[in-house]
Amino acid sequence: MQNTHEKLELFVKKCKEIGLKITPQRLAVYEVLLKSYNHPTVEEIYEEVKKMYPYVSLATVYRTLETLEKIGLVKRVCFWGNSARYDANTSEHHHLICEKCGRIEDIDLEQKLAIPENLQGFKTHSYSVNIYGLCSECQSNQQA
Amino acid sequence: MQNTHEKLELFVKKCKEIGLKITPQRLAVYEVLLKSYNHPTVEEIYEEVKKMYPYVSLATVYRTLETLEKIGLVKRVCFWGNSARYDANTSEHHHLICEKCGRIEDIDLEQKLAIPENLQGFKTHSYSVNIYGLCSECQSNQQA
DNA sequence: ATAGAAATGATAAATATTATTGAAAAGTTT
DNA sequence: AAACTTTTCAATAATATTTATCATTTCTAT
Repeated sequence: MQNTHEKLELFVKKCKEIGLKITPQRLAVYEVLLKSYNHPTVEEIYEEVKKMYPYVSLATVYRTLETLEKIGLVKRVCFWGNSARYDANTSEHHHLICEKCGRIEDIDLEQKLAIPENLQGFKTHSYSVNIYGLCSECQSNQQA
Repeated sequence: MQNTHEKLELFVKKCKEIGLKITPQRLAVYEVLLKSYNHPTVEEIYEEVKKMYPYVSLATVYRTLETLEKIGLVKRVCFWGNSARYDANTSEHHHLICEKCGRIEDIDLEQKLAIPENLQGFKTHSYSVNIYGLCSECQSNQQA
């Protein structure tokens, strides 16, 4: 697992390779995502970025996230609710989802699935596991 | 695997149990979903229902799907794009997703994951696997 | 058949996302 | 450093998706 600093360097490197400019807004969006471990929505990322750049536009956040996804630095995830969420953890990992409150946590699974290269005509190349359940907070609330 | 008729009977039974009215619209929405194997969006379901009930309202379709999900007859799935999709297959199964065109197919996996009852404080109770790849059509198109 | 509860349809409102456009910033060449 | 080109930005408008409201209709149990 790389630290934030290394990830930011990788970001700079990738941008230069592809010919994208390294703007403060792009850095800010990526940094917010690196520091968050709860798969924020675009709106949440926007609110966070605004603390540093009050004049940033929501549309810029959308565009930046799209760009970051295109160059493979973030992933768009979509589990429930009506808004897209983003994740800066692009390494192989899975998700733990609370069915009550929607909290999403990353999880590493020891077990691996052996997925055939071909399935129903599909050429496969990756998989992800979503585990559903109740987070500790929601468990306590339910008892009350 | 139950057939459509059995599933509809189950629907009627469940509604009566819970005290939900069995309206033609509800039956139609559920039937459309039972007959479709492509995880349609709300809009697509709406268009299909309209063929039988031209005056049905989109809001009714939304509401009905919410109700059907609440009583456990359909599942809302969300993989890509900005709109929710629904699935009437509530038995344990997984999904095969084409990263190019977005096609989603159900798949049964022989392999099972042994998910611990407790993970990072979560009380787990189910999981689903998404396998990403390229469907046969998109493979052919790519070669051309 | 009727009363009461619940569901529907039409529409408005809210939320989420994308496209457009002109201006500003950064990069290049000289 | 100035002129020119290219890229990005913010603001707005436009579109798409979902939910709420409310008068009217339909369903169900009696």
